[in-house]
Amino acid sequence: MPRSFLVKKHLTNKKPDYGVLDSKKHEVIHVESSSSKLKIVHPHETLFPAPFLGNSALSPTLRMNPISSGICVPPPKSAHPSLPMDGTFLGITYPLPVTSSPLRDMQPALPMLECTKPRPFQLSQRDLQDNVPVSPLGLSTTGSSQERSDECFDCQKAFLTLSSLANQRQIHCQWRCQKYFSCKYCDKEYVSLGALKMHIRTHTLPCVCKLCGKAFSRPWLLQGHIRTHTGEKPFSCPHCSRAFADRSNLRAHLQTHSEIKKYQCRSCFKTFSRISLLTKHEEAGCCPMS
DNA sequence: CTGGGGACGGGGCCC
DNA sequence: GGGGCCCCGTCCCCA
Repeated sequence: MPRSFLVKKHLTNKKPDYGVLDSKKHEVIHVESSSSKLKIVHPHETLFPAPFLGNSALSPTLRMNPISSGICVPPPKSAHPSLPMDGTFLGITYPLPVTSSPLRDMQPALPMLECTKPRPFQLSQRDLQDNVPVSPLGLSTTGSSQERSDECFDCQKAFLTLSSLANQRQIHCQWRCQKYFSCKYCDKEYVSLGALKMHIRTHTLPCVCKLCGKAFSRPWLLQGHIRTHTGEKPFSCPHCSRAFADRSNLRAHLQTHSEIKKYQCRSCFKTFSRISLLTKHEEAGCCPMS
């Protein structure tokens, strides 16, 4: 029975019950589906979408308004590339397959959800090749009967005219991308001052361990570090006698009690508790990429 | 080489 | 707005 420990609780008790772990599969789908609404965009990958009906079809205000631009989210430092949002991650088989959603399917035409930096207008390769008209505000004007041409991607509200739809999109853009805050220590930018302040702490490291002098960005990180000095291990495994100082480590340990691990090889179906183990397994040649 | 533990980082959410 | 907490993840080390 697959167990899902990496489940985000929604409006429930904040203290996870690690003893009740067998009925969470549906929540995994929920998390991944939810996360699919956000996409990390590498600055070099972003192209301001081609204006629909040609650039001249837009008002100068609409074309030049910096509000129509967004926030640049730098790529993660992870050694692993960012996970694709369709739930497929190379050879990984998730506990339950993630089905596509209309929102996810629309992502290629959701430039404003991706919140990119301001860029001059230019036609994307896709536009040039396929002649797919896409507005700078995320309006798809494709004429397929299956694809709505008058629906706002954000609120799914239908509009009779493209101009009214453009206005609606701009409202979302103003709300979402009105301003952003840049880190003075690096090139990261954030949509809120609070997020920026939180990030700056990773540079200033204001929490210093009195025992060894090691500095941390947040108090609870320091608390966790202090446990390495005191030996305190408040997170106990309900299945064995082991205890851990770090909740994440307990979570990883709980995987060892599961017969079916979180990550599965799509070739031999062997499961692994960690993605790194699956990666090593694949690199060893079990699942040659074809 | 594999599997697991220890330590830690960072973004997001909630109070 | 700030702090605490959660989730997710990485890196390193060791048996």
